[in-house]
Amino acid sequence: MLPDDALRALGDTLRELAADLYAGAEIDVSFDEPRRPEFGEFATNAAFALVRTARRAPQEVATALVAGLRSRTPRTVELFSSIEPVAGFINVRLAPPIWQAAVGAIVRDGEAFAVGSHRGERLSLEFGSANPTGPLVVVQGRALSLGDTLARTMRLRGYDVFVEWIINDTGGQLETLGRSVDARYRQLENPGVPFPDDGYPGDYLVAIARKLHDERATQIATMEPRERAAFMAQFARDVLVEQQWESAKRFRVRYDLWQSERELHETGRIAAGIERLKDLGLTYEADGALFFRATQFGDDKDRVLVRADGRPTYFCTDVAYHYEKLQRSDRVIDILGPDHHGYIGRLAGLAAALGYPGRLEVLIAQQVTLVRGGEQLSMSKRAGNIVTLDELVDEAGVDASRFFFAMLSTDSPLTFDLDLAVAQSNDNPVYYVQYGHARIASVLRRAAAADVRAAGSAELRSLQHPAELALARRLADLPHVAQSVVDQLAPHRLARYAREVAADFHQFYTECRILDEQRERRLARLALSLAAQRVLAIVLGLLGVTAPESM
RNA sequence: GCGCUCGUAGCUCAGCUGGAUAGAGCACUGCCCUCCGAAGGCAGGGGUCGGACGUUCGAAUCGUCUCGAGCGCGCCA
Repeated sequence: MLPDDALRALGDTLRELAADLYAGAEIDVSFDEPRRPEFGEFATNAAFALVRTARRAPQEVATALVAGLRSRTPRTVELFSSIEPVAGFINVRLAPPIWQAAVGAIVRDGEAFAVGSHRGERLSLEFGSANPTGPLVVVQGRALSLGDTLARTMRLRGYDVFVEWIINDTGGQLETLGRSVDARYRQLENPGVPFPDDGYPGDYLVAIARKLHDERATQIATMEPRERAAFMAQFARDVLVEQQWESAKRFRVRYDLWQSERELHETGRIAAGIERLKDLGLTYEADGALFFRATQFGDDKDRVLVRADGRPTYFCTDVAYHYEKLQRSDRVIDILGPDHHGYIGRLAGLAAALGYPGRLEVLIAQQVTLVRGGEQLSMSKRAGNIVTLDELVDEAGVDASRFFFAMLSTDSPLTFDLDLAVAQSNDNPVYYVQYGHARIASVLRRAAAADVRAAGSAELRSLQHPAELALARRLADLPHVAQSVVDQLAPHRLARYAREVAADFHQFYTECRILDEQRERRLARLALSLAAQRVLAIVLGLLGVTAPESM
């Protein structure tokens, strides 16, 4: 019997009791972890929900419920080492065999212990999407880290996840890109050629110009100016998208689809989205342009879909692409950059307009500030001194970068301390967790191979020490933590949980000997250590961080 | 002016969709290796949860107002 089963049994009985004692009262019984350990491992506030129908004080109700439990289902009560009514709450503690069974299950099932049943729910996740006009920058790294961790956790919990990236390869920015590259190209021969004021200033375009010169010079020489800029834009777009793709891959992020926006136009899918809004009567024409009645859905003004000159707006692409995603998903999630706050309401309104209210959620990956030597690094796209994701990874590594990005709630602006990220000290949370994993690996290496997975339920019975049970409780929590990450779109909980698992292991390790205990206890503690290692490996895996055997 | 996100310990932040005396890390102080990895553990001080009203048996959490911070408000993308 596992912890969840025991709690479910107790909850069911409490629900029945409530109905019997208080004339058909219907309540939801749920257990959560009290803040203070002396209030038990779990507590339910079920009695509070009954005070009105019962016309009794909460504590009186709680006492009656507990008394009822003892007489009605003594077998269920035996699964608990204590069930106490305190100040209206019912505080419970599971009997050690339940926790011991959880340890056994983790050792036996490994990752399957944390896996959720396949539920056929389709989730669409979009993050990182960038203009193909330059390399990925640090804030996109944060979106990649959060998004990929969410995707991995969702897959673990049994959802059908589709991860997509949209390449904004239409519109004025491509034209600007073309002029920028063209200027760099000309500058190769004549450094005096002026660079456009609105051009993309980074050095990376110089490299692309040089590549063009090496590979396509004769072809370019024959081109008309307009054709030439378009050609260069396309060439640069392809190179930059390829680079972005490589950066994401290096960052251990996996996508199912890189969707070209231009392709959406060319295959008529943008038009389909507009037709949908027209059919719904949510558009009108004014000043030669086609408007969407956004104000009907909470926006402060109606939005243009198609300009007077016939060109669709960026918002128009949003309409069409989200319409497509909404049709094929039960839940659509966008992770956007910090300059997209205004989109939360607009996209929610869009989803409602299209007939899918509440199905589209927007997460904002807040700003990232880099700090080195206590000094803030200035980053400005205009000045061209951006820090790219690749540069960050060069310096801090993928592990530290991904962990740091995932550490805080998406809502929270993040200060990334480069010195801390590379520090091999206990200040560094990544190393703290990885050290836990490596430390366990070291113990397991020293143990006799035959002992490592030898513990059965007989041996596991010796797990009684408070530090052992505390660790077991923490490990058993993994499925709930993973599920809450999905439900609340809160990947940072995994980083937090990883620290807690490591901390509980370190404490157990300090207080309990393992290898030089007699057989039964040795096997049990090895099993507990192995379970902790498995859980750490799973969580680090979800975070995209390696779990080293030694360090 | 409008909108979004936030305001919790000296610093950086959690607080699981209202619950019991508000937590963690860092920093600071003091302890713990004849012993499986001290990159570790233990103990201590430190907070009117920005402020005010309201809803509730019960509010850091919900609502209104207010102060403060960041970001956004193009027929740009």
